Order: sequence, then structure tokens, then C-alpha cells
Amino acid sequence: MESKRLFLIDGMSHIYRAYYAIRGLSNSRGLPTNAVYGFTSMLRKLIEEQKPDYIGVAFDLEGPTVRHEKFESYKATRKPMPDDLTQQLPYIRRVCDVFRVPVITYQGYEADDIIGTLARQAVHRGMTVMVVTSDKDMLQLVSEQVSVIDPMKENLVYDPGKVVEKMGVNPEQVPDLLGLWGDTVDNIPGAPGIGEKGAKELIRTYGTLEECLRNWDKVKKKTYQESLRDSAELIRTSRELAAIRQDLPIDLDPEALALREPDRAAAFQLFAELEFKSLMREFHEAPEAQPQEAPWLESSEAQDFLQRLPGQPAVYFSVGFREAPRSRRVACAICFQGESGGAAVVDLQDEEIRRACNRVLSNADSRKICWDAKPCLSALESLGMEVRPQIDDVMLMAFLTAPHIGDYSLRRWAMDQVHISLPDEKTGNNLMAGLNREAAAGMLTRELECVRRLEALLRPRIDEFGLGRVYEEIELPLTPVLVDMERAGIRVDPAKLKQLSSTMEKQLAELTLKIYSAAGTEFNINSPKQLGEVLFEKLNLPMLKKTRKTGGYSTDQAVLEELAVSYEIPRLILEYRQIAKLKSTYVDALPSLINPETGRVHTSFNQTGAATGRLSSSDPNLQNIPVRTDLGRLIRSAFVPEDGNLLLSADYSQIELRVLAHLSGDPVLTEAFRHNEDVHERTAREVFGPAASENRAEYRRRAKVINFGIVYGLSAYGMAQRLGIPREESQAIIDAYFARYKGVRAWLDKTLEEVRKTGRVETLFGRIRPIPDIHSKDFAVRQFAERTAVNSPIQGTAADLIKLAMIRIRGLLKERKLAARLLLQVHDELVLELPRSEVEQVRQLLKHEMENAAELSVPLVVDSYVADNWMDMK
DNA sequence: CGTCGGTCGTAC
DNA sequence: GACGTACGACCGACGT
Repeated sequence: MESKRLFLIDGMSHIYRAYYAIRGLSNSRGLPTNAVYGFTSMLRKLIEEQKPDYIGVAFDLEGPTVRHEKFESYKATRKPMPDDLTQQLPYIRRVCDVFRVPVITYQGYEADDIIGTLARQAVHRGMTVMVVTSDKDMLQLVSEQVSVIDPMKENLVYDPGKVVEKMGVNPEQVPDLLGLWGDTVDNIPGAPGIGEKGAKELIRTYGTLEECLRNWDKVKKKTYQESLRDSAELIRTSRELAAIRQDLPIDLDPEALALREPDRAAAFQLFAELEFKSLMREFHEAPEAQPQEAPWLESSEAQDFLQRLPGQPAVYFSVGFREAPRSRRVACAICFQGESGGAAVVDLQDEEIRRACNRVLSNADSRKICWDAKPCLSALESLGMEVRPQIDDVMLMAFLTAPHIGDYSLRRWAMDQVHISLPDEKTGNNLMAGLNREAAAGMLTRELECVRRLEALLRPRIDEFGLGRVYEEIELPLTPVLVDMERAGIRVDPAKLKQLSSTMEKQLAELTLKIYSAAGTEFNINSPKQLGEVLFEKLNLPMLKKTRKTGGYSTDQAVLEELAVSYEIPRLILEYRQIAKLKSTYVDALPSLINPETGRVHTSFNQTGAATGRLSSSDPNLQNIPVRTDLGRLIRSAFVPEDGNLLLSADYSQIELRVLAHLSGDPVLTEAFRHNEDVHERTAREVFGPAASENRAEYRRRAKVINFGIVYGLSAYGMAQRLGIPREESQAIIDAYFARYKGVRAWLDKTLEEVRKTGRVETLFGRIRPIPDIHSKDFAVRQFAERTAVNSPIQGTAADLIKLAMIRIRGLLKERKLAARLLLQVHDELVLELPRSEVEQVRQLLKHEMENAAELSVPLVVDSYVADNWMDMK
């Protein structure tokens, strides 16, 4: 029998935290509600996630305390409680009442002392105590039976080990430590001249404060000696102030502290008054609507339960993860529920249970449904399990139906759509890692309930919005492809990066000296603010541009390039910037991301990262490794295949313009691609006429800018900036473009007309993107919406095409038992690793699948390259 | 001391 | 304000 858990909440610490953490919240009658809201969220979350057996909140009372008598300046510098917080105190009291959480106070003593006293008594009765606070003083209460939990730090739990880790001393030594160190928050003075470092060292050396004072003459540092000798009384008083009392004349009454159900009606009433809408919704529901907590099943019970699942047409599941070293996530528990019948949680650390789970997951006749399948699939496969066919992923349904939202955490969707609150990720991990199996099961059950309800909500929308094809044929089958790519990773040569890093360091040091000498002053070159002051105030260079939001001096590349025509320093800064950027973002960041077991970096591809349907990549982002400058490209030479293998890269040529040709049916663009012309050359001829052939390179460059601009929804201003020409001139060029490319103009008009009517745009395959700002009254916002509207179908269709190709390529490589593996996708490029012997076959396969991903009105063209590093592939 | 917005710069 | 989609480093303000 686990011992009962008593949660003692430090109320004062929380209302102050909430008050400062949330700004400007009030109801329509002007009542400030920030602290009430923060406190309520904390309390509700704590009860839900931790499921205490007993609970109480301690508050200070107005008026002096024994500490003030002991030491008159105690808390003297602390400002009185702000008015707009005082106003909220009665409501905080009412919140405790409606949650039926007892409030405990004691005249003359602080919340700390109440908690200390009750904790001690609870331990005597065999309870486990959790002290809920963000105050480091309270760490002195920690023992085998008492933990401190900090809800502001994702429910970080301090046990004696964690206290030593944070404070450098044992819990019982904390008052001694603070006697020396002091505490500015509580105005405990501590020893003059002794700070955190000194205090920790002294206590570690002598064990107690009294021993430190007795041995003052043996202390090495002179200032410490003097402080200990001369300020003994001050130090002893400080210690006394820091020590939490555990002997107040109060009696713990467990029955009064037993957790009770909230008074839902009163809670609804109160939250209505405070205008907390999401809480109103939550407390409006009948309590039965909250899911029943699933039981943990062991051995034979688990087997019985799992045996019945494969017969179900749909099986919902939610995986509990444990964080393993190198940010690996290990699946340690799984909660299942069939279409009918209750949920249960089983332990994946048990071999027999894993086998039974595998029978459920690999039964291709039933659908498996979860939220965010990629990490589940990855972790389950690592445990030797197989999931067939693919997993239905409700997160992808959410993404496809609302790709502009940007947050696809189950927590967010559960809260907004079905009004169930879930722990944040950190808390969830702690729950899974902790010893409280009931709380962990509770979380998984709630997650599962959210998945079920969200599926019921979102699957009909998939059909309603015509997203069935994109879901079934693109996003769903893409997930296992990404799992494989992430697991494969790409080899990175750390020696090469190290060498590059030291070269760059030397170059930076030289440039720094040159810049300082040219500027006549030393400053932080990395700081745009300081740089602006040096350039435009000290050196009086002409200011060309201000920054958009703060009105500071702009020092961006365009400005510096312009200034570099006439001055030396901007040129040096540009060079410095380039090297510093490459060094910090790539060269120095990559080695730490190499997995020592594989020698490779394993990026994470985010399937919901971009509203257009593109993938994004992070940790590290391998989709923005430099390629345009020689120095930047060197970084790519550190990306290499295993010995005996090669890298193969295949990229689409002009995919977005080809997509535009298809979508618009523009005859000139179509003809250019059908004849496999250089599309920028063609645009130059169309727009600039005979002049284009006189200075081909220059007009091709301009045409290229135009073509990019078209895809991104150009404006005359933007193009003028890029081309360095007057705005009227760029407008003339744009007019000339649309005179020749009438089909493109018509498509843009049609797309805008459609978005104004339907509020959304779509790709060739039916992927949608809502454009809510299209009717905005703000001109700038509306223009932005228009550019987004014309760009998204183009970028999104290109994304759909390469995703289709990836799925087929992975299927064919498997089918033909080739060793070649997909490693990376960079929007229009795929990078594979393969044995030399497979190069020709795979090259052909890749080209064929990419070029025939779909039948467009113009051909898709793919170029491919082979090399023994990623730099030399061009 | 940690968070967060601003600026800047890489990729396609 | 001014050309679409991302990720991320660094600085500095802000509140503890």
C-alpha cells in the first residue's frame, strides 16, 4: 500500500508569481483577475495531474509576525502588496472554497511555518508530503518523506538528491546556508561580503553555521574571516529568519484536508463572475463527462484485455514516453481502448505484454488511431514492434483542416475543442517518470479521450473540405517515410568542422581588430544596437533605413552593402557577419548534435511545420545548410556517407514555376517548359524585348528576380528594392511581364477572387489553406494575406509533389530490397545514401518517380548528382 | 537568472 | 508597410 500523499500549497508564493507572470487581465467590470486566474489554473492543474489524497493551502495573515519582532528590518524593503493584487484576495479565497480546498492561516506566523509544522505532523502519521512552492527557502523541509514541487518549473520535484544538486548542501543545512548567503527576496541580510559561492563552500567545509563561526580564524579568505568574526549576531539572526518553524501549536486534521470534489455549481458561478470562459465551460459540463481513469493491468488481466482488441474495427491508443539520454524518447506504457468498451494501461517494459501489444498493432484489419503518430511509431519500432497498416493520425487531421493555426499539440486542441485540460509536455514526462502510476494512467486516459473526441470532430471535416485524398494518399503514408529518414540520420565529420571552426575563429579575431581600429572604439559587433550607434552616431555614416518595429538604426545586409560602396568599415562588418553567422549557427552547433552511438545527426522533420504543406526540419535544421557562398558551402563538405557508400542528390528544376505554368495554363510559360528552355532567359526576352540579347547576363538576372517575385506575390516596391531601380521602373517591368504572361495575370486574379469568396485557397491535390485576413480593414494586413493566397497553392502543390515521390521511392527501394536510404528532403531536393553498386539503378528510379509524381501540363525535370560529400554535388 | 521580442541571416 | 515558407543565434529589456 502506497502511503497517502498530502499536498501543502504555499499560497503566497503562487499569487505573487501569478500576479507578475500574467499582465493586464481583468473582467469587463474592470476587476483585475490576473492573480486569481493564475492561482486557479495552478490549483486545478495540480489537482488533476497529481491527484492528491490530502490538500491544503497556507496563506499569511496581515500584520506583524514573530520574524518582525526578532529582526526589525525584516521584509522592510519589500513594497506593500499592490492594490490590484489586494483586490483579488477575496476571490482567491473563494476559488479555494469552490474547489473545497481548506485554507490554513495562523496569526503571527507565515505560510512557511504552517507548512513546516503540518509537514512534520503528516510525516509522523506515515504520510508522504509534497510542498508546492517556488521558494528556495522551503527546500530545507525536504526529506525522504517530504518533497518540494515547483509548479512554475514544469512540476520539478525536489528530493534530497535534487536539493543537493541545486543548493550544494543537504536540506537540513539550508537554513545555515541562507544565514550566510542571505535572501534578497525576504530581506534576510546574511553575512556581509559572503555570497552564494562563499556560503556554499563554508557550509560544505564546516558542516554547520556554528562550526563556521567557531572556526572563523581558519577560513582562508580574509573578507570571510572578518565577516564571520564581526557579524556573528547578524548571521545568527539571519539563520533564525531563514529557519522554518515546525512546532506551531496547530493540529493536523487529516479528515479536514481530504481531497473533495469541487462544488461545480458554485465554481461555475464564480468563474462566470470573473469571466473565465474556458473554466466556465469546463465546470458547466456534468462531471460524468470527464473520463474514467483507466486501470493498469498486469499479466493475465492485461493479456485478456489485449486479446480482445484485435477484433475491434478501430483501436485508439496513447503512448507514455520516458526521456532517455540524447533526447531519445522511450515508450514505457500504452493506453488502449477499442471502439466499444473501456480503456486500460499496460506496461511496455514487460516482454510478454509487448508481444501481446504487437499482436494488436500489427493486425492490419483494424485501424489504429492516435495523436502524433511519428514519435509513437518510432518508439514502438525501437521496441521491436510493428504497426500495420499505417496509423491514423488525428493530429494530421487537425493540421489539414486548419494548417494556419501553427500549434498542433494535443494539449492545445484538447483545451480549445473538447475542453479537457492536459499536462504540458514537461509535466507529462515527469508524470510518466514518477512513481505515481495512477496519475500516469490518468493522464494517458485523458489523452485517449481527447483523441477519440477530436477524431469524431475532425474526421467529418476532412471529408467536408475534400481533404480525403491528401490525408490518405499523402500525409498518412508519409509519416513512416519520415520515421525512417530520422532514424537513418546523416553522417557528419566532426574533425572537418573543428578545423573549419578554428580557421574561422582566427579570421574573426583579425576582423575584430581591424574593425575596432577603424571604428576607433571597441564594441560588440554582434549587437545591431551597438553597431548602429558606432556607425551612425560616432562615425556619422549616412543613415539609410530604420528598423521596422523599434525605429532603431538598421544595419542589415542591404544597408551595409550600400555603405560599403563608399566606406571601409561596412565591408569589414559584412565579412565578420558572414563568418560569425556560419560559425555559430552551423560549424559550432552541429558537433553537439551528432549522436555518439551512430556518428550521425538525426534531424526531426515536422509534418505540421509549414502552413503551405512543406516540411520543416529542426534540431538541427538541415534545410538551411548554406550553399550560396563558397565559405558556406564548405560546411556541406562535412556531411558524408558511410565508408564505401555515396551520397545521391536529386532536385527538381524550377518546380514552382512549372507548377505555376500548370495551374495557370499560361501559354508562354507552358511553351517555355515544354521546349525545355531556360525559363529566365525566356522571361528576359519576353519582358525586355531585343534589349535582352545585348546584355544577356544582366537581363537574365533581372528576369530571375521577376520570376521569384511572381511566385512570392511581388510588389513594385519590393522589386525596385531588389533590383536597385526606381519604383516606377519596376512597375513598368511588372506591367510588361503581365502583358506577355496574360495567363499568369488571369490566374492571380482568379485565385484572389476565389479567396475573397471562399476564404481559402487550395493546391492541385486539394490541400487547403484558410486566409482569414483577406477581408482585413488594415491595408498592410490585407496585402500580406493576398500574397500568401497566391503563394500557397504554388508552394503547396510543389510540396505535395515531392511528398508523393518520397512515398513511392521508399516503397520501391523496400520492394526491390535496395540498400539505398532516403536521408533528407530540402523542399525540392532529396538526398540519399547508397552503396556505389546501386548508383545507376537508384538514380534512374529516383528521377522517374520524381518526374512522374503527377501528370502536369508541363514536364517535371529532375537533375541528380553523386559525390562523397554534400558539397560536391553540383 | 530566465523569458521573450527584435533583428538578422541561412535555406528553398 | 513594402516578396512567400521555415529555424535559430544573439542581444537586450524586463521582471524576479
